[in-house]
Amino acid sequence: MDARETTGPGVKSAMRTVALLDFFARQGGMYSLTEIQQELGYPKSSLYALLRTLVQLGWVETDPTGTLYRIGMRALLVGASYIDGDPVVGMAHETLDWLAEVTGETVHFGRLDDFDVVDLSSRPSRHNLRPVIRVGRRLPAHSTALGKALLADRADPRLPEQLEPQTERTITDREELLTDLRRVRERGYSADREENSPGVCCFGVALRLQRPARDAISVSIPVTRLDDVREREIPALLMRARERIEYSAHHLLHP
Amino acid sequence: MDARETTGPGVKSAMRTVALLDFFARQGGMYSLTEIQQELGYPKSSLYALLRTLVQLGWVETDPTGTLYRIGMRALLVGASYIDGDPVVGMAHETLDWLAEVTGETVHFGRLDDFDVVDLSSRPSRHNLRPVIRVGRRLPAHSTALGKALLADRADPRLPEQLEPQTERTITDREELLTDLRRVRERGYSADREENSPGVCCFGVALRLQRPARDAISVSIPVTRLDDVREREIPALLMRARERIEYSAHHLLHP
DNA sequence: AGCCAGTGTTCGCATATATGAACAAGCCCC
DNA sequence: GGGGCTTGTTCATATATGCGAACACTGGCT
Repeated sequence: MDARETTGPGVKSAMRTVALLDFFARQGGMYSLTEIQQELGYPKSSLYALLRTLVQLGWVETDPTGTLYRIGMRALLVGASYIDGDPVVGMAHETLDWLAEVTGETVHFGRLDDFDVVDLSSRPSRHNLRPVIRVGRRLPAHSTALGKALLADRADPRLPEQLEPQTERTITDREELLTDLRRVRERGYSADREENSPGVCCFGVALRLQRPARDAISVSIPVTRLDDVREREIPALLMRARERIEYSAHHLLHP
Repeated sequence: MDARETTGPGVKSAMRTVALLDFFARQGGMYSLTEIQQELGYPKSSLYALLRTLVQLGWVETDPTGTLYRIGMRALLVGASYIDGDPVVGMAHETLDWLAEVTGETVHFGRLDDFDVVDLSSRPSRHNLRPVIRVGRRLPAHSTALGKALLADRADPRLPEQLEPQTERTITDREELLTDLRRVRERGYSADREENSPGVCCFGVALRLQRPARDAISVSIPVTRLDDVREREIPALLMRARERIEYSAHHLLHP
Protein backbone atom coordinates (compact mmCIF):
# COMPACT_ATOMS: atom_id res chain seq x y z
CA MET A 1 0.00 0.00 0.00
CA ASP A 2 2.12 2.85 1.19
CA ALA A 3 5.83 3.12 1.65
CA ARG A 4 6.69 1.50 4.96
CA GLU A 5 10.00 1.56 6.68
CA THR A 6 9.75 -2.06 7.72
CA THR A 7 11.13 -3.45 4.44
CA GLY A 8 14.44 -4.92 5.53
CA PRO A 9 17.36 -3.40 3.67
CA GLY A 10 17.04 -0.29 1.56
CA VAL A 11 18.13 3.29 1.38
CA LYS A 12 16.42 4.83 4.35
CA SER A 13 16.19 8.39 3.18
CA ALA A 14 14.95 7.27 -0.22
CA MET A 15 12.20 5.31 1.50
CA ARG A 16 11.33 8.31 3.56
CA THR A 17 11.37 10.58 0.56
CA VAL A 18 8.78 8.58 -1.27
CA ALA A 19 6.83 7.86 1.91
CA LEU A 20 6.57 11.60 2.31
CA LEU A 21 5.36 12.02 -1.24
CA ASP A 22 2.87 9.19 -0.73
CA PHE A 23 1.65 10.95 2.37
CA PHE A 24 0.94 14.14 0.45
CA ALA A 25 -0.80 12.14 -2.26
CA ARG A 26 -3.09 10.41 0.21
CA GLN A 27 -3.98 13.51 2.17
CA GLY A 28 -3.85 16.07 -0.58
CA GLY A 29 -3.77 19.29 1.37
CA MET A 30 -1.22 21.46 3.12
CA TYR A 31 0.48 20.25 6.27
CA SER A 32 2.80 21.65 8.88
CA LEU A 33 6.01 19.97 9.95
CA THR A 34 4.41 18.78 13.18
CA GLU A 35 1.39 17.31 11.45
CA ILE A 36 3.58 15.36 9.06
CA GLN A 37 5.78 14.23 11.90
CA GLN A 38 2.76 12.96 13.81
CA GLU A 39 1.51 11.06 10.80
CA LEU A 40 4.78 9.51 9.63
CA GLY A 41 6.53 9.19 12.96
CA TYR A 42 9.94 10.35 11.80
CA PRO A 43 11.95 12.65 14.02
CA LYS A 44 11.17 16.30 13.49
CA SER A 45 14.70 17.27 12.61
CA SER A 46 15.01 14.54 10.00
CA LEU A 47 11.77 15.59 8.40
CA TYR A 48 12.87 19.18 8.47
CA ALA A 49 16.02 18.47 6.48
CA LEU A 50 14.13 16.25 4.08
CA LEU A 51 11.40 18.78 3.45
CA ARG A 52 13.87 21.57 2.84
CA THR A 53 15.69 19.42 0.32
CA LEU A 54 12.52 18.54 -1.54
CA VAL A 55 11.32 22.13 -1.57
CA GLN A 56 14.62 23.15 -3.14
CA LEU A 57 14.07 20.60 -5.88
CA GLY A 58 10.45 21.54 -6.60
CA TRP A 59 8.97 18.27 -5.36
CA VAL A 60 7.36 19.95 -2.39
CA GLU A 61 5.96 23.46 -2.23
CA THR A 62 5.38 25.74 0.74
CA ASP A 63 2.87 28.44 1.43
CA PRO A 64 4.17 32.04 1.51
CA THR A 65 5.12 31.73 5.19
CA GLY A 66 7.16 28.61 4.47
CA THR A 67 5.62 26.51 7.22
CA LEU A 68 2.90 24.64 5.37
CA TYR A 69 3.93 22.03 2.86
CA ARG A 70 2.22 20.41 -0.08
CA ILE A 71 3.22 18.28 -3.03
CA GLY A 72 5.10 20.13 -5.80
CA MET A 73 4.71 20.37 -9.53
CA ARG A 74 7.70 18.19 -10.32
CA ALA A 75 5.68 15.25 -9.02
CA LEU A 76 3.00 15.96 -11.60
CA LEU A 77 5.48 15.95 -14.47
CA VAL A 78 6.96 12.64 -13.42
CA GLY A 79 3.56 11.08 -12.90
CA ALA A 80 2.42 12.07 -16.38
CA SER A 81 5.48 10.41 -17.82
CA TYR A 82 4.33 7.06 -16.45
CA ILE A 83 1.48 7.13 -18.91
CA ASP A 84 3.51 8.52 -21.80
CA GLY A 85 6.12 5.85 -21.36
CA ASP A 86 3.81 2.89 -20.96
CA PRO A 87 3.91 0.67 -24.02
CA VAL A 88 0.50 -0.90 -23.47
CA VAL A 89 -1.29 2.41 -22.98
CA GLY A 90 0.46 3.72 -26.07
CA MET A 91 -0.72 0.81 -28.15
CA ALA A 92 -4.25 0.94 -26.83
CA HIS A 93 -4.61 4.61 -27.68
CA GLU A 94 -6.03 4.24 -31.19
CA THR A 95 -8.36 1.46 -30.22
CA LEU A 96 -9.71 3.46 -27.29
CA ASP A 97 -10.41 6.31 -29.68
CA TRP A 98 -12.23 3.89 -31.94
CA LEU A 99 -14.22 2.47 -29.05
CA ALA A 100 -15.25 5.93 -27.88
CA GLU A 101 -16.24 6.77 -31.42
CA VAL A 102 -18.43 3.72 -32.08
CA THR A 103 -20.08 3.65 -28.66
CA GLY A 104 -20.30 7.41 -28.16
CA GLU A 105 -19.78 6.72 -24.46
CA THR A 106 -17.04 7.24 -21.91
CA VAL A 107 -14.12 4.84 -22.29
CA HIS A 108 -11.51 3.97 -19.67
CA PHE A 109 -8.26 2.07 -19.52
CA GLY A 110 -7.35 0.85 -16.01
CA ARG A 111 -4.57 -1.03 -14.27
CA LEU A 112 -4.86 -3.06 -11.10
CA ASP A 113 -2.97 -1.81 -8.05
CA ASP A 114 -3.62 -3.73 -4.84
CA PHE A 115 -7.35 -3.50 -4.21
CA ASP A 116 -7.85 -0.61 -6.58
CA VAL A 117 -7.85 0.15 -10.26
CA VAL A 118 -5.94 3.17 -11.48
CA ASP A 119 -7.29 5.04 -14.49
CA LEU A 120 -4.50 5.36 -17.07
CA SER A 121 -6.41 6.77 -20.02
CA SER A 122 -9.94 7.88 -20.77
CA ARG A 123 -12.14 9.32 -23.48
CA PRO A 124 -15.16 11.52 -22.83
CA SER A 125 -18.60 10.52 -23.95
CA ARG A 126 -20.17 12.34 -26.87
CA HIS A 127 -23.06 13.37 -24.64
CA ASN A 128 -21.15 14.89 -21.81
CA LEU A 129 -18.12 16.87 -22.84
CA ARG A 130 -16.99 17.53 -19.35
CA PRO A 131 -16.35 14.29 -17.65
CA VAL A 132 -14.04 14.64 -14.74
CA ILE A 133 -10.81 13.45 -16.22
CA ARG A 134 -9.79 10.75 -13.86
CA VAL A 135 -6.39 9.77 -15.15
CA GLY A 136 -4.20 8.82 -12.22
CA ARG A 137 -7.12 8.39 -9.83
CA ARG A 138 -7.93 5.16 -7.97
CA LEU A 139 -11.23 3.36 -7.97
CA PRO A 140 -12.10 0.35 -5.81
CA ALA A 141 -11.69 -2.85 -7.81
CA HIS A 142 -14.74 -4.57 -6.31
CA SER A 143 -17.22 -1.90 -7.36
CA THR A 144 -16.11 -1.24 -10.93
CA ALA A 145 -16.33 -3.10 -14.22
CA LEU A 146 -12.61 -2.52 -14.76
CA GLY A 147 -11.79 -4.01 -11.40
CA LYS A 148 -14.13 -6.96 -11.64
CA ALA A 149 -12.83 -7.88 -15.09
CA LEU A 150 -9.34 -8.01 -13.58
CA LEU A 151 -10.30 -9.82 -10.40
CA ALA A 152 -12.14 -12.43 -12.44
CA ASP A 153 -8.90 -13.31 -14.21
CA ARG A 154 -7.28 -14.38 -10.93
CA ALA A 155 -7.72 -17.83 -9.53
CA ASP A 156 -7.66 -16.42 -6.00
CA PRO A 157 -8.55 -12.73 -6.18
CA ARG A 158 -7.18 -10.75 -3.26
CA LEU A 159 -9.91 -8.66 -1.68
CA PRO A 160 -9.81 -6.08 1.07
CA GLU A 161 -11.06 -6.94 4.55
CA GLN A 162 -14.15 -4.85 3.98
CA LEU A 163 -15.82 -4.36 0.62
CA GLU A 164 -16.61 -0.70 1.11
CA PRO A 165 -19.97 0.31 -0.36
CA GLN A 166 -19.71 3.10 -2.95
CA THR A 167 -23.44 3.21 -3.70
CA GLU A 168 -26.37 1.30 -2.30
CA ARG A 169 -25.87 -1.27 -5.06
CA THR A 170 -22.22 -2.01 -4.39
CA ILE A 171 -21.64 -5.72 -3.78
CA THR A 172 -20.33 -5.88 -0.24
CA ASP A 173 -20.69 -9.61 0.36
CA ARG A 174 -17.61 -11.67 -0.51
CA GLU A 175 -19.54 -14.73 -1.65
CA GLU A 176 -21.82 -12.67 -3.80
CA LEU A 177 -18.82 -10.99 -5.39
CA LEU A 178 -17.12 -14.31 -6.08
CA THR A 179 -20.30 -15.54 -7.74
CA ASP A 180 -20.35 -12.43 -9.88
CA LEU A 181 -16.72 -13.00 -10.85
CA ARG A 182 -17.60 -16.54 -11.93
CA ARG A 183 -20.28 -15.12 -14.20
CA VAL A 184 -17.71 -12.68 -15.59
CA ARG A 185 -15.43 -15.59 -16.52
CA GLU A 186 -18.29 -17.46 -18.16
CA ARG A 187 -19.54 -14.72 -20.42
CA GLY A 188 -16.21 -12.95 -20.95
CA TYR A 189 -17.01 -9.45 -19.71
CA SER A 190 -17.82 -7.72 -16.44
CA ALA A 191 -20.71 -5.40 -15.63
CA ASP A 192 -21.19 -2.76 -12.97
CA ARG A 193 -24.86 -1.91 -12.34
CA GLU A 194 -24.60 1.43 -10.56
CA GLU A 195 -22.26 -0.24 -8.09
CA ASN A 196 -19.68 2.51 -8.12
CA SER A 197 -21.58 5.60 -9.16
CA PRO A 198 -25.35 6.14 -8.97
CA GLY A 199 -26.98 6.20 -12.38
CA VAL A 200 -23.94 4.85 -14.20
CA CYS A 201 -23.41 1.33 -15.53
CA CYS A 202 -20.15 -0.02 -16.93
CA PHE A 203 -18.96 -2.96 -18.96
CA GLY A 204 -15.38 -4.15 -18.86
CA VAL A 205 -12.97 -6.70 -20.28
CA ALA A 206 -9.47 -7.60 -19.13
CA LEU A 207 -6.58 -7.49 -21.57
CA ARG A 208 -4.84 -10.86 -21.56
CA LEU A 209 -1.33 -9.55 -22.05
CA GLN A 210 0.09 -11.18 -18.94
CA ARG A 211 -1.17 -13.76 -16.46
CA PRO A 212 -2.91 -12.81 -14.39
CA ALA A 213 -4.20 -9.84 -16.35
CA ARG A 214 -3.18 -6.42 -15.10
CA ASP A 215 -4.98 -4.08 -17.53
CA ALA A 216 -8.60 -3.68 -18.51
CA ILE A 217 -10.80 -1.43 -20.62
CA SER A 218 -14.36 -0.34 -19.99
CA VAL A 219 -17.29 1.61 -21.36
CA SER A 220 -19.51 3.63 -19.01
CA ILE A 221 -23.07 4.56 -19.85
CA PRO A 222 -25.85 6.27 -17.90
CA VAL A 223 -28.74 3.90 -17.12
CA THR A 224 -31.00 6.32 -18.95
CA ARG A 225 -29.27 5.50 -22.23
CA LEU A 226 -28.93 1.78 -21.56
CA ASP A 227 -31.42 -0.32 -23.53
CA ASP A 228 -31.47 -3.94 -24.74
CA VAL A 229 -29.59 -3.07 -27.91
CA ARG A 230 -26.75 -1.35 -26.09
CA GLU A 231 -26.74 -4.06 -23.45
CA ARG A 232 -25.65 -6.53 -26.16
CA GLU A 233 -23.74 -4.14 -28.41
CA ILE A 234 -21.31 -2.64 -25.93
CA PRO A 235 -19.85 -5.89 -24.60
CA ALA A 236 -19.41 -7.06 -28.20
CA LEU A 237 -17.58 -3.85 -29.13
CA LEU A 238 -15.45 -4.14 -26.00
CA MET A 239 -14.39 -7.62 -27.00
CA ARG A 240 -13.49 -6.43 -30.49
CA ALA A 241 -11.45 -3.63 -28.95
CA ARG A 242 -9.74 -6.15 -26.71
CA GLU A 243 -8.73 -8.25 -29.70
CA ARG A 244 -7.35 -5.23 -31.53
CA ILE A 245 -5.21 -4.25 -28.59
CA GLU A 246 -4.02 -7.79 -27.94
CA TYR A 247 -3.16 -8.15 -31.60
CA SER A 248 -0.96 -5.03 -31.68
CA ALA A 249 0.57 -5.99 -28.36
CA HIS A 250 1.45 -9.41 -29.65
CA HIS A 251 3.44 -7.84 -32.48
CA LEU A 252 5.17 -5.47 -30.13
CA LEU A 253 5.94 -7.97 -27.39
CA HIS A 254 7.07 -10.77 -29.73
CA PRO A 255 8.68 -9.04 -32.69
CA MET B 1 15.15 22.35 -14.56
CA ASP B 2 16.12 19.01 -13.20
CA ALA B 3 17.30 17.92 -9.79
CA ARG B 4 20.99 18.70 -9.57
CA GLU B 5 23.34 17.71 -6.86
CA THR B 6 25.04 21.08 -6.80
CA THR B 7 22.50 22.69 -4.49
CA GLY B 8 24.54 23.30 -1.37
CA PRO B 9 23.27 21.40 1.66
CA GLY B 10 20.53 18.83 1.48
CA VAL B 11 19.84 15.18 1.94
CA LYS B 12 21.94 13.56 -0.72
CA SER B 13 19.97 10.40 -1.24
CA ALA B 14 16.72 12.33 -1.35
CA MET B 15 18.19 14.52 -4.06
CA ARG B 16 19.31 11.46 -5.94
CA THR B 17 15.96 9.79 -5.52
CA VAL B 18 14.09 12.59 -7.17
CA ALA B 19 16.84 13.16 -9.72
CA LEU B 20 16.36 9.56 -10.71
CA LEU B 21 12.61 10.04 -11.00
CA ASP B 22 13.19 13.20 -13.02
CA PHE B 23 15.48 11.24 -15.29
CA PHE B 24 12.79 8.68 -16.00
CA ALA B 25 10.29 11.44 -16.61
CA ARG B 26 12.54 13.17 -19.14
CA GLN B 27 13.51 10.05 -21.03
CA GLY B 28 10.34 8.06 -20.61
CA GLY B 29 11.50 4.58 -21.57
CA MET B 30 13.21 1.65 -19.98
CA TYR B 31 16.85 1.88 -19.00
CA SER B 32 19.53 -0.43 -17.70
CA LEU B 33 21.62 0.30 -14.66
CA THR B 34 24.60 1.21 -16.82
CA GLU B 35 22.60 3.58 -18.99
CA ILE B 36 21.26 5.40 -15.97
CA GLN B 37 24.70 5.50 -14.41
CA GLN B 38 26.12 7.06 -17.55
CA GLU B 39 23.40 9.67 -17.66
CA LEU B 40 23.36 10.65 -13.99
CA GLY B 41 26.99 10.02 -13.14
CA TYR B 42 26.37 8.36 -9.78
CA PRO B 43 28.42 5.31 -8.84
CA LYS B 44 26.92 2.08 -10.07
CA SER B 45 26.65 0.53 -6.63
CA SER B 46 24.86 3.55 -5.18
CA LEU B 47 22.38 3.54 -8.02
CA TYR B 48 21.87 -0.15 -7.58
CA ALA B 49 20.85 0.17 -3.96
CA LEU B 50 18.65 3.16 -4.77
CA LEU B 51 16.89 1.41 -7.63
CA ARG B 52 16.22 -1.71 -5.59
CA THR B 53 14.71 0.41 -2.85
CA LEU B 54 12.45 2.25 -5.25
CA VAL B 55 11.36 -0.92 -6.97
CA GLN B 56 10.37 -2.35 -3.61
CA LEU B 57 8.21 0.70 -3.00
CA GLY B 58 6.52 0.72 -6.40
CA TRP B 59 8.10 3.95 -7.59
CA VAL B 60 10.20 2.18 -10.16
CA GLU B 61 9.26 -0.91 -12.13
CA THR B 62 11.44 -3.49 -13.83
CA ASP B 63 10.93 -5.67 -16.85
CA PRO B 64 10.47 -9.41 -16.24
CA THR B 65 14.24 -9.98 -16.22
CA GLY B 66 14.70 -7.29 -13.58
CA THR B 67 17.44 -5.43 -15.40
CA LEU B 68 15.52 -2.73 -17.21
CA TYR B 69 13.98 0.02 -15.13
CA ARG B 70 11.16 2.47 -15.73
CA ILE B 71 9.06 4.80 -13.65
CA GLY B 72 6.43 3.09 -11.47
CA MET B 73 2.75 3.60 -10.95
CA ARG B 74 3.12 5.16 -7.51
CA ALA B 75 4.59 8.20 -9.26
CA LEU B 76 1.41 8.57 -11.28
CA LEU B 77 -0.81 8.53 -8.21
CA VAL B 78 1.24 11.18 -6.48
CA GLY B 79 1.36 13.35 -9.58
CA ALA B 80 -2.40 13.25 -9.94
CA SER B 81 -2.76 14.43 -6.37
CA TYR B 82 -0.96 17.65 -7.24
CA ILE B 83 -3.91 18.66 -9.36
CA ASP B 84 -6.54 17.38 -6.94
CA GLY B 85 -4.98 19.31 -4.11
CA ASP B 86 -4.42 22.57 -5.90
CA PRO B 87 -6.81 25.23 -4.66
CA VAL B 88 -6.63 27.38 -7.79
CA VAL B 89 -7.28 24.53 -10.19
CA GLY B 90 -10.16 23.43 -7.99
CA MET B 91 -11.73 26.85 -8.08
CA ALA B 92 -11.22 27.27 -11.80
CA HIS B 93 -12.95 24.00 -12.59
CA GLU B 94 -16.48 25.30 -13.01
CA THR B 95 -15.40 28.30 -14.98
CA LEU B 96 -13.34 26.16 -17.34
CA ASP B 97 -16.41 24.02 -17.91
CA TRP B 98 -18.38 27.15 -18.68
CA LEU B 99 -15.71 28.43 -21.04
CA ALA B 100 -15.59 25.13 -22.91
CA GLU B 101 -19.37 25.19 -23.14
CA VAL B 102 -19.75 28.71 -24.53
CA THR B 103 -16.82 28.54 -26.93
CA GLY B 104 -17.24 24.91 -27.92
CA GLU B 105 -13.46 24.76 -28.22
CA THR B 106 -10.58 23.20 -26.32
CA VAL B 107 -9.80 24.92 -23.04
CA HIS B 108 -6.58 24.70 -21.04
CA PHE B 109 -5.34 25.78 -17.64
CA GLY B 110 -1.54 26.12 -17.43
CA ARG B 111 1.12 26.98 -14.88
CA LEU B 112 4.54 28.43 -15.60
CA ASP B 113 7.55 26.28 -14.75
CA ASP B 114 10.89 27.68 -15.84
CA PHE B 115 10.68 28.17 -19.58
CA ASP B 116 7.67 25.94 -19.98
CA VAL B 117 3.99 25.87 -19.20
CA VAL B 118 2.53 22.77 -17.60
CA ASP B 119 -1.03 21.81 -18.47
CA LEU B 120 -2.99 21.35 -15.24
CA SER B 121 -6.50 20.97 -16.56
CA SER B 122 -8.17 20.81 -19.95
CA ARG B 123 -11.54 20.41 -21.62
CA PRO B 124 -12.04 18.85 -25.04
CA SER B 125 -13.59 20.77 -27.89
CA ARG B 126 -17.11 19.89 -28.97
CA HIS B 127 -15.83 19.16 -32.47
CA ASN B 128 -13.07 16.77 -31.61
CA LEU B 129 -13.87 14.41 -28.80
CA ARG B 130 -10.45 12.90 -28.73
CA PRO B 131 -7.97 15.58 -28.03
CA VAL B 132 -4.80 14.25 -26.59
CA ILE B 133 -5.31 14.91 -22.92
CA ARG B 134 -2.23 16.81 -22.03
CA VAL B 135 -2.55 17.21 -18.29
CA GLY B 136 0.90 17.10 -16.76
CA ARG B 137 2.66 17.74 -20.04
CA ARG B 138 5.01 20.66 -20.72
CA LEU B 139 4.74 23.12 -23.55
CA PRO B 140 7.31 25.80 -24.39
CA ALA B 141 6.23 29.15 -22.95
CA HIS B 142 7.41 31.20 -25.92
CA SER B 143 5.30 29.38 -28.50
CA THR B 144 1.98 29.14 -26.67
CA ALA B 145 -0.78 31.56 -25.74
CA LEU B 146 -0.66 30.29 -22.16
CA GLY B 147 3.06 30.93 -21.95
CA LYS B 148 3.00 34.32 -23.61
CA ALA B 149 0.20 35.53 -21.35
CA LEU B 150 2.38 34.62 -18.37
CA LEU B 151 5.63 35.98 -19.77
CA ALA B 152 3.89 39.27 -20.56
CA ASP B 153 3.10 39.70 -16.88
CA ARG B 154 6.78 39.75 -15.94
CA ALA B 155 8.80 42.93 -16.12
CA ASP B 156 11.85 40.93 -17.18
CA PRO B 157 10.68 37.63 -18.63
CA ARG B 158 13.30 34.90 -18.39
CA LEU B 159 13.76 33.24 -21.74
CA PRO B 160 15.79 30.22 -22.78
CA GLU B 161 19.06 30.70 -24.69
CA GLN B 162 17.41 29.48 -27.84
CA LEU B 163 13.76 29.99 -28.70
CA GLU B 164 13.22 26.57 -30.20
CA PRO B 165 10.90 26.61 -33.23
CA GLN B 166 7.87 24.35 -32.83
CA THR B 167 6.37 25.20 -36.21
CA GLU B 168 7.51 27.44 -39.02
CA ARG B 169 5.57 30.27 -37.41
CA THR B 170 7.13 30.07 -33.96
CA ILE B 171 8.66 33.37 -32.91
CA THR B 172 12.34 32.60 -32.52
CA ASP B 173 13.69 36.15 -32.36
CA ARG B 174 13.97 37.59 -28.87
CA GLU B 175 13.18 41.17 -29.88
CA GLU B 176 10.20 40.08 -31.89
CA LEU B 177 8.91 38.08 -28.92
CA LEU B 178 9.37 41.02 -26.55
CA THR B 179 7.40 43.20 -28.97
CA ASP B 180 4.65 40.61 -29.03
CA LEU B 181 4.60 40.53 -25.22
CA ARG B 182 4.20 44.31 -25.19
CA ARG B 183 1.15 43.94 -27.43
CA VAL B 184 -0.20 41.31 -25.06
CA ARG B 185 0.06 43.75 -22.15
CA GLU B 186 -1.66 46.49 -24.14
CA ARG B 187 -4.71 44.55 -25.27
CA GLY B 188 -4.92 42.20 -22.25
CA TYR B 189 -4.69 38.79 -23.91
CA SER B 190 -2.14 36.73 -25.81
CA ALA B 191 -2.49 34.99 -29.15
CA ASP B 192 -0.66 32.09 -30.73
CA ARG B 193 -1.01 31.99 -34.53
CA GLU B 194 -0.02 28.41 -35.31
CA GLU B 195 3.19 29.05 -33.41
CA ASN B 196 3.07 25.84 -31.41
CA SER B 197 1.00 23.48 -33.51
CA PRO B 198 0.26 23.75 -37.23
CA GLY B 199 -3.33 24.69 -37.97
CA VAL B 200 -4.13 25.63 -34.37
CA CYS B 201 -4.47 29.12 -32.93
CA CYS B 202 -4.83 29.94 -29.25
CA PHE B 203 -5.85 32.87 -27.11
CA GLY B 204 -4.76 33.18 -23.50
CA VAL B 205 -5.04 35.36 -20.41
CA ALA B 206 -3.02 35.26 -17.20
CA LEU B 207 -4.77 34.94 -13.86
CA ARG B 208 -3.66 37.77 -11.61
CA LEU B 209 -3.68 35.83 -8.37
CA GLN B 210 -0.05 36.52 -7.53
CA ARG B 211 2.62 38.84 -8.88
CA PRO B 212 4.02 37.92 -11.22
CA ALA B 213 1.22 35.72 -12.48
CA ARG B 214 1.83 31.99 -12.43
CA ASP B 215 -1.38 30.59 -13.92
CA ALA B 216 -3.13 31.19 -17.22
CA ILE B 217 -6.10 29.88 -19.18
CA SER B 218 -6.47 29.52 -22.94
CA VAL B 219 -8.84 28.55 -25.72
CA SER B 220 -7.50 26.69 -28.77
CA ILE B 221 -9.25 26.74 -32.10
CA PRO B 222 -8.35 25.35 -35.53
CA VAL B 223 -7.66 28.12 -38.06
CA THR B 224 -10.41 26.63 -40.20
CA ARG B 225 -13.01 27.64 -37.59
CA LEU B 226 -11.46 30.99 -36.78
CA ASP B 227 -13.38 33.92 -38.32
CA ASP B 228 -13.73 37.60 -37.43
CA VAL B 229 -16.55 36.93 -34.99
CA ARG B 230 -14.63 34.32 -33.04
CA GLU B 231 -11.50 36.45 -33.22
CA ARG B 232 -13.27 39.06 -31.08
CA GLU B 233 -15.58 36.77 -29.13
CA ILE B 234 -13.06 34.33 -27.68
CA PRO B 235 -10.75 36.89 -26.06
CA ALA B 236 -13.83 38.55 -24.54
CA LEU B 237 -15.05 35.26 -23.11
CA LEU B 238 -11.57 34.50 -21.82
CA MET B 239 -11.54 37.78 -19.95
CA ARG B 240 -14.93 37.04 -18.43
CA ALA B 241 -13.67 33.64 -17.35
CA ARG B 242 -10.63 35.29 -15.84
CA GLU B 243 -12.79 37.60 -13.77
CA ARG B 244 -14.94 34.75 -12.53
CA ILE B 245 -11.90 32.79 -11.39
CA GLU B 246 -10.24 35.80 -9.80
CA TYR B 247 -13.47 36.61 -8.00
CA SER B 248 -13.79 33.15 -6.43
CA ALA B 249 -10.10 33.15 -5.62
CA HIS B 250 -10.39 36.46 -3.87
CA HIS B 251 -13.01 35.02 -1.56
CA LEU B 252 -10.95 31.91 -0.90
CA LEU B 253 -7.64 33.66 -0.40
CA HIS B 254 -9.01 36.50 1.75
CA PRO B 255 -11.89 35.01 3.73
C1' DA C 1 34.38 -24.57 -26.36
C1' DG C 2 36.78 -20.75 -24.62
C1' DC C 3 37.82 -15.99 -24.60
C1' DC C 4 36.44 -11.26 -24.04
C1' DA C 5 33.66 -7.33 -23.22
C1' DG C 6 30.10 -5.63 -20.97
C1' DT C 7 26.86 -5.79 -17.18
C1' DG C 8 24.82 -6.76 -12.66
C1' DT C 9 25.91 -7.74 -7.78
C1' DT C 10 28.37 -7.86 -3.24
C1' DC C 11 31.46 -6.09 0.49
C1' DG C 12 34.22 -3.29 3.95
C1' DC C 13 35.70 1.25 4.94
C1' DA C 14 35.39 6.63 4.56
C1' DT C 15 31.77 9.86 4.69
C1' DA C 16 27.41 12.01 5.12
C1' DT C 17 23.14 11.77 7.44
C1' DA C 18 19.74 10.90 11.23
C1' DT C 19 18.83 11.93 15.76
C1' DG C 20 17.50 13.86 20.40
C1' DA C 21 18.09 17.60 22.99
C1' DA C 22 18.63 22.29 23.42
C1' DC C 23 17.42 26.86 21.49
C1' DA C 24 14.42 30.35 19.32
C1' DA C 25 10.06 32.19 17.85
C1' DG C 26 5.29 32.67 17.71
C1' DC C 27 0.72 32.56 19.57
C1' DC C 28 -3.02 32.32 22.68
C1' DC C 29 -5.36 33.14 26.73
C1' DC C 30 -5.77 35.06 30.84
C1' DG D 1 1.72 42.08 28.46
C1' DG D 2 3.65 38.08 30.21
C1' DG D 3 3.51 32.97 31.29
C1' DG D 4 3.07 28.80 29.16
C1' DC D 5 2.33 26.17 25.38
C1' DT D 6 3.16 24.82 20.63
C1' DT D 7 5.99 24.84 16.63
C1' DG D 8 10.15 25.70 13.80
C1' DT D 9 15.30 25.58 13.74
C1' DT D 10 20.16 24.37 14.91
C1' DC D 11 23.97 21.36 16.49
C1' DA D 12 27.24 17.44 17.83
C1' DT D 13 27.76 12.75 17.49
C1' DA D 14 26.21 7.70 16.67
C1' DT D 15 24.83 5.53 12.64
C1' DA D 16 23.60 4.40 8.07
C1' DT D 17 24.95 5.14 3.49
C1' DG D 18 27.92 5.96 -0.50
C1' DC D 19 31.95 4.42 -2.69
C1' DG D 20 35.52 1.83 -5.39
C1' DA D 21 37.15 -2.35 -6.31
C1' DA D 22 36.64 -7.04 -6.70
C1' DC D 23 33.43 -10.78 -8.02
C1' DA D 24 29.83 -13.21 -10.84
C1' DC D 25 27.14 -13.60 -14.94
C1' DT D 26 25.83 -13.34 -19.50
C1' DG D 27 26.08 -13.31 -24.40
C1' DG D 28 28.64 -12.82 -28.60
C1' DC D 29 32.46 -13.89 -31.31
C1' DT D 30 36.33 -16.63 -33.33
